[in-house]
Formats: sequence, C-alpha cells, structure tokens
Amino acid sequence: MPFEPLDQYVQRQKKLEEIRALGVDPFPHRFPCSHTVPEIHERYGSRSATELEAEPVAVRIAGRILSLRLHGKAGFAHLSGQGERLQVYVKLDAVGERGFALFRLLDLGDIIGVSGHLFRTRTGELTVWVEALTLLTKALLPLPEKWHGLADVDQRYRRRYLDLIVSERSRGIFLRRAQILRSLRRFFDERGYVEVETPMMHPILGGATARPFVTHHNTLDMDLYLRIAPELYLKRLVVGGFNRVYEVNRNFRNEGIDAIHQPEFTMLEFYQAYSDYTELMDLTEQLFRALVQEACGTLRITYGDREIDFASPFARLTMRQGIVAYWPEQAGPVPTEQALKAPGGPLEAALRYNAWARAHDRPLVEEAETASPPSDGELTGALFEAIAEPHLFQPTYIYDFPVEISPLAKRRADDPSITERFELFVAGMELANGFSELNDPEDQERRFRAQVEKGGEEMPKVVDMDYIRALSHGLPPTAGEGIGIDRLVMLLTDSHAIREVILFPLLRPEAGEKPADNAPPDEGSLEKEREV
RNA sequence: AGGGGCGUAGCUCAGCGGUAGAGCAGCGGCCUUUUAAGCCGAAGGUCGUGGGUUCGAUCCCCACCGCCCCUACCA
Repeated sequence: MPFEPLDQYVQRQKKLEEIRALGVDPFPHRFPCSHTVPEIHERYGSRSATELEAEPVAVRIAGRILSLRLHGKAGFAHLSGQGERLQVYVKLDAVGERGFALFRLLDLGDIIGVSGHLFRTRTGELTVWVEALTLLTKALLPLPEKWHGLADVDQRYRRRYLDLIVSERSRGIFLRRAQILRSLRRFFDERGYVEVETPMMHPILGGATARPFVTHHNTLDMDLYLRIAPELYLKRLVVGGFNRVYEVNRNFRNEGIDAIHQPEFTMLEFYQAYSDYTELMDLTEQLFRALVQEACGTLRITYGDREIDFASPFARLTMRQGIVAYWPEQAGPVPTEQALKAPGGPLEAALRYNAWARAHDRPLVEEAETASPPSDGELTGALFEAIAEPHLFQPTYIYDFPVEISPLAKRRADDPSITERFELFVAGMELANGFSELNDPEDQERRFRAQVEKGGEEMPKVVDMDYIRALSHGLPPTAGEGIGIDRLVMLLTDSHAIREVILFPLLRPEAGEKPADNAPPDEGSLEKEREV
C-alpha cells in the first residue's frame, strides 16, 4: 500500500521497475563489509591524499544515501553508517554503463554498498572512489527535508526512525541512554545486587499513590492493574533472602502527560537489607557521580543555561527546613521548624501562604482531593512542593517526610509523625525517592487500611494482605529507593522534555488516521494470530 | 481542564479583503573532484474543517479539529 507523499512514492516505484529492468535486485540479501564508516574515519582519517595514492586502501562499505549530487557523468553521495558519514564518488568510467545507469536511478534514502579505494577530493574530503556499486535496499519514501530535518516535533516522535536517521542529537541521546543503563547495572552488579523481574500486571494496586491502567485477563476472568510500582514485590524478595535486589523496568500511571511525565516510564528500584535511608543517600551520591562522570566525562554538567555541580556534596535539608529556607518573605513572617512541627502549624502556614499566593497568581497549596480535610502531614508536603521544590536546581536531598504521605516508610524513632524518607531533586525535578522500609506488619496494615478508607482513584481499593503476610514472616531492616530513569537521562543529555529521551512516547493518534483503515481482524482471527 | 500561540505546495516559510508566492525536495534537460553544487525548463494548492459577514474571504467574525507553550495533578 502506497504512503504519502504519494507522488514521490509512485515516482520511486517507477524507478524500482527501471532498476529491475536493468537486471538488478532492489532488495538483495547480504553485503559483507570490510569496515564500518566510523572505522574508516578512525583508521584513515589522518591519511593525506599522497599517502592514499601511494598506498591504496581497498574498502567495501554500506550505508544509507543522505546526500546526492549528480554531475552528468559522475556524482557524489554521502553514505551514513553507524551515525557517521562518508562520501563516495561514482564515475561513469569507473563503474561502467550499467553501474552508472543504476547510480542515476538512486534516491536519497536508498541503502547501497560500494567497493573501491579511498582518496581525497580537491577540497580534501576523504572519499571512496567507487569501482562497484550495489543497491542494497530501495527506499520508496523520501527522507525529511535536507537541512531543516524533521522540524515538526510531533513527527520526530511518530516517525522516530526518520528522526534517528537525520538527527545526530537524537541518535546520541539514545546511545547515551543505553550507556547510562549499562553503567547503572554495572554499579549495582559490582555491589552484589541481583537484577530481577517482577510482575507488571498486578491484581492489587500498591507501592505508590497513582491512578492505574486497568486491563483484563480472559481465562482467569480477572481485572489486573498495570503496575504503578514494583515496590511490594521487590520487598517480598528481600523477605525471601535476596538481600540486595534491583529492577529496571516500566511503570504505568494513568495521569497527565507533560514535559516530565509520560504514562509509561522507566524506573529503577533497588533494595538493600540491613541498611537505612542515610546509607542510601550516601550510595545515591556515589551512583550519581559515577553515572554523570561516565555519561558526560565531567561532574559539572550544563543543563539549559545553568551548570549543575555533582562534585560537591549534595545539599541536605529536612522537608521543614526546605519550607523555612524558601518561604517567600512577602507571605509574612517565616514559620519556624517548631511551628511547622506543632499540631495545626502546617495549616496556619498554608492558609497564610495561600492568601499571599492567590493575590500574586502563584501556585497554591492545594488541598488534597479526599473526603477528609488534609492532615498536617499532607499540608507539610503540599507546602514543600509549592514553596521549595521549584528552587532545587543543584542536587539536593529533602528528607524526613510526614508519615501521612509516606505509607511504606519507617517512622523516625524520635518523632513518629515523620518517616525516614528522602527525595533527591535536581534541576527542579524529583529524581529519586528512598526510605527505610516499614517492616512492622501491624503498622503497615493500619496504614494500608487508612489509605483504603481515605478512598480516591489513586488509592488501593483493597489491602494487599499477602504483602502483610510476607512482612509477618519478617523483612529485615531494609532501605529501598526508586530513581526515575527517563528524568535521569534528560539531565545527562541536556534534554528538556521527557519525550526526547523515550524512543516511542505515547501520543494522541495522528489526525486523520483512522484505525479502522488498518482492517482490524475479528476477534476469532485475532485469537488465532496470537497463538504462536 | 483553563490561558496563550500556530495551522498556506511533500518540507521550511512569505502573503493578508480583489481570487496564490519563494527556497528546498520531486520531474525533464546540461554538467566527469561536488558538498546547502550550479544553470535551464515544466509541474505541483478544496490556503486545517464547517458556518457567517461581504459584490468578493487564504485574509475579518464564530464554532470545531490538530499541534505547541504556560498553569493545575502525578515520578
């Protein structure tokens, strides 16, 4: 079935027939190469024209045609291979009548193989003097416009394959993403962590506060949630004696889409027995330094128009200290930590802040959308997010979270209203969230029940009693943490939208694209197709 | 969801009450070291969709659709 742009598709089909008429197979099977394009640049990039003439280097390479300049009885093209370009020179005298006839039928986007030797053109560019030309794949659709590239951002995500062909930056982001994940796995593997895979389809919602996607299993006739977090399964593994585990995989949350949120996002979670959150803060600093250094080659990286310093120790503030430190002075006297700790203190501060914020069109401290009025803990969290979070550009730990917003974290021994929990903020983004895990099964069950009672779409409907049972068998003192990988990659690639670092982000279906046109098979044949 | 912006040739854009323009891509021709190759020629458009105002709308008005940005919720 032809695709738009139709005239070009039809034109290329015509050329395809002319190529076949020449006796050339436009989709042949294999083409062994002597070098990759990067290898050629690496090995021969410094050879001079005279050196290449004196000692000819035979090469056989393949790639996609990214530029094409015909000059009558000769022509130049740039081939792209492994993200790098190499020019080739095709001359009637060198490739013969049939070879040149084929060359004249090539288009931008076609994939070819050439064999010949290296030389330098008059302008000094390293080039392959082509002696034989092989068409490897005819492209029936054109590449994006040659110097604007794919300017429509939406098209860059929908047609990611084109984006990757023409945008070195985009290609680089995903190569770096892969490299970051390798570094990350190495970091944990070296420290004795076991990488595991836990279910992505959960019968019971849990491990985070978020609105889920719901799906259905036919044979078992049961609804399942796409997981919002792997947390409860990973801790079951710690109960099972896997003292150090980690998982890197997708979470699914049925919530908004914006510059830093996608419904499907990648999360690292790791758990470590016999530790607490202070140890994780230290470990996380080491991890970030290792990842930043390996990805960027420096500990002072540029993000937008600012520098982020990963070399210095990360700032550490309690949540209450954060509110105090960034309290806008125009909103009245700065509340003290003591005042925020006292019953009703957060409410008093929130009312004062809201009065000022409303008058100045600034973010309000929102009241939680639940039946009961917000608790002091919830208000403390809301105050922090409104007041301090946007300011946290340099790596900063915020720790000691209220128990009401930390249902899985262990309370502090000296203050049961707060938990041993921290979050790491960089560039105004929440990147990591860790805590000493609550391992008292009775306290955990009470907190789960409170959540269920509280209600709301993002709350579990039932208590995960098997998890409580697992805790009842004894979870050693354990610290655990989650790190948002997409945001981490954003940071380390100077990307400012999460869609830049996800290969195929979720988008609204393209306008005018009718799913019905793709002839959905009826249910019976669909079933059959899946039985493999 | 609310506020702002955008939508004209395949792509990037100009035009703005009098009936459509450029560059690039594509097509034909010339060109055996070019590189945003060049030169000549022809082709390409329901000006996002629907309504309204007007003698006349791509242009003004209204609605809708799509995309982007900001604000609110979530990592």
